[in-house]
Amino acid sequence: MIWKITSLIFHRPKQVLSSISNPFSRQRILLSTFPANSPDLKTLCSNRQLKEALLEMGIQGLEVEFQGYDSVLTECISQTAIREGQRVHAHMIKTCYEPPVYLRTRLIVLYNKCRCLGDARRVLDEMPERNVVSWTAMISGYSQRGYASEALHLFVEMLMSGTAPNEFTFATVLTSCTSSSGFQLGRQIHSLVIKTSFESHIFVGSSLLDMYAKAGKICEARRVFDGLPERDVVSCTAIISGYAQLGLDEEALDLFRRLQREGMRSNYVTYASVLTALSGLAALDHGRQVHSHVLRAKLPFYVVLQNSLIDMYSKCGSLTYSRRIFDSMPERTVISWNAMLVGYSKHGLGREAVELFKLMKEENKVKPDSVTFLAVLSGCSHGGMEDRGLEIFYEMVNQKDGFEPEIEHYGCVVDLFGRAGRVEEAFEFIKKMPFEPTAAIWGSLLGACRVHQNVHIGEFVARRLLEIESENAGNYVILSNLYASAGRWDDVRTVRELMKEKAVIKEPGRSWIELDQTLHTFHASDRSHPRKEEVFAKVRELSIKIKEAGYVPELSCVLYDVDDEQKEKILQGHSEKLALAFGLICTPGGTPVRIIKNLRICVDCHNFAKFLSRVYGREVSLRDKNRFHHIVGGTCSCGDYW
DNA sequence: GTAGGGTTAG
Repeated sequence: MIWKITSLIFHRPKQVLSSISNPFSRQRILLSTFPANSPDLKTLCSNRQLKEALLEMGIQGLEVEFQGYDSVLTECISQTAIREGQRVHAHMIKTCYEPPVYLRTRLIVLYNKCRCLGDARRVLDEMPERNVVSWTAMISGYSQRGYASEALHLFVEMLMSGTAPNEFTFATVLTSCTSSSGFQLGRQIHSLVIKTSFESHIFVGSSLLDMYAKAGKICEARRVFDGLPERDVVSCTAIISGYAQLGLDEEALDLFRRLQREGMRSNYVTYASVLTALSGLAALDHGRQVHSHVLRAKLPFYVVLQNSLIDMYSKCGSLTYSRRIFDSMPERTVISWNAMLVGYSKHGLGREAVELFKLMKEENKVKPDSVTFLAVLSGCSHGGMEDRGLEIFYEMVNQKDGFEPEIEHYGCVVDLFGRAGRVEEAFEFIKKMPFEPTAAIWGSLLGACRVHQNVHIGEFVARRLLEIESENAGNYVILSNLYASAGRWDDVRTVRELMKEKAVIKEPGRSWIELDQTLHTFHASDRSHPRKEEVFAKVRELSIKIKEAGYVPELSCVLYDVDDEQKEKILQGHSEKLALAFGLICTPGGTPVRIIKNLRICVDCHNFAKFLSRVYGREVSLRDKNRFHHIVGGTCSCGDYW
């Protein structure tokens, strides 16, 4: 039978093919007679008569049909038209004997784009043969949707099948190596990259350096970056954001400026990354400069960029600007809301946070997530709205918003009780939690015990805390403060001894102030600043002056075994006092002073700033690790609880 | 036909 058709088509192609009106039936007959790429088919297509016959009918053989599928699928991909794509897929199965690899790959791309990863994978699994493009398309699908381990497994499978990865494969698979488990494989992939000489390929290199940066290996990342023979926006942005994401804000800013001088072009991603660094530094002048740059560049609206502007202004202390940007946005993501809520929370504006949260729920366009609740709850805590905070938490527990509280949310509740002086309730709450309390939760309760002078619970909590987190110097400081406030000096001494034995000071304290776009950084007892003598003299002067108004140095903040005079000297060398004094020296009277500290502010420095604001009539805005302290006329917006 | 960087919290 087959040879008869073959023979007929071969000898009388016009008659045979024109007698079949349906083009798909024509193709089916052709294909069932001659499987694609078979030598017979090639012979057939070299038949002049047949070619003419096909051309007359507007069909140039199989490729015409395939090209039809190809263009329809391309259209489906660009429009994310899944329904139409599925229809074409079904049609193709019915009519094509053996769709070529590139058509099946199009299907994989289409299904991935439409988030139908299972369908895409099925297409790949059913392929009689695969090439590097089809493998890479599927790996990319997994990577882009966050299925890192699936992406990595498939990559390994690809290697085992004997298919060699290309630059596309490396660039995509390395983005899945950012988890700690993936990083091990990432290093191995790096050696493959070197073997195939792709390390200096700009896409592969960017992906590689990003992997190292996200693993905290910034030096490795920088090495890859420096080895790139050419740079573009993406590779530059990757290294800048690498620094910024690790909190190396100054390095990020310096590199950004250097690359800019060297002619780097920036886009909205670059700006968003730089703004992250500027938020960390609270460098308002720089931030404003970037903002005006963005405005002048007349970029289209990018949610991500606006979100980082909201964050930058709020972390630089200008909440009004944050809100202005927030209000002007034509569309918002959950991050826009969160950034604004976090801003209110860090500034202690509980009422504003709760109002905004209400608005978010009324608008009902964006679903609150874990961060939203953290921001609202800690906003209530910092803003003195304990009851409202508890209400929101219990609404969460009752699943009113479709979101179950996680351990961090329980931590916020401990904070809420603690702040309200309900230390016993906080303690009971921890005991009944469905989670094992973390060091952060015990730490929060210990802080409450110090402020509300509950030595009884405080001792218990501290003992637990020193068991699970014996190396954290902060815990010893709080416990010692607690004992000191109860006048238990022997215990203060014991804690000090214990601390000497076990505690590690992880991060040295430092404070900084921005004056005319320059950041001035001070470390404790800093002797390196060019104007150190002047600064130290100013601290002594301020100290004498505010003592007249009632300031008493909080010597229990010093855990060194030295005499009181020495202790006072150590206190005077705290970095936030140096930065504050420098601010007073450099700015005219009445100007508000903005200080940033990398750790929590200490009790003595907090007191110092309060007295100073009253005696000198200076507004002090101090951002510490946890929140803003707006200190005016002797009182602080934190209500002395932080 | 397949590819790299980004925003909140911790």
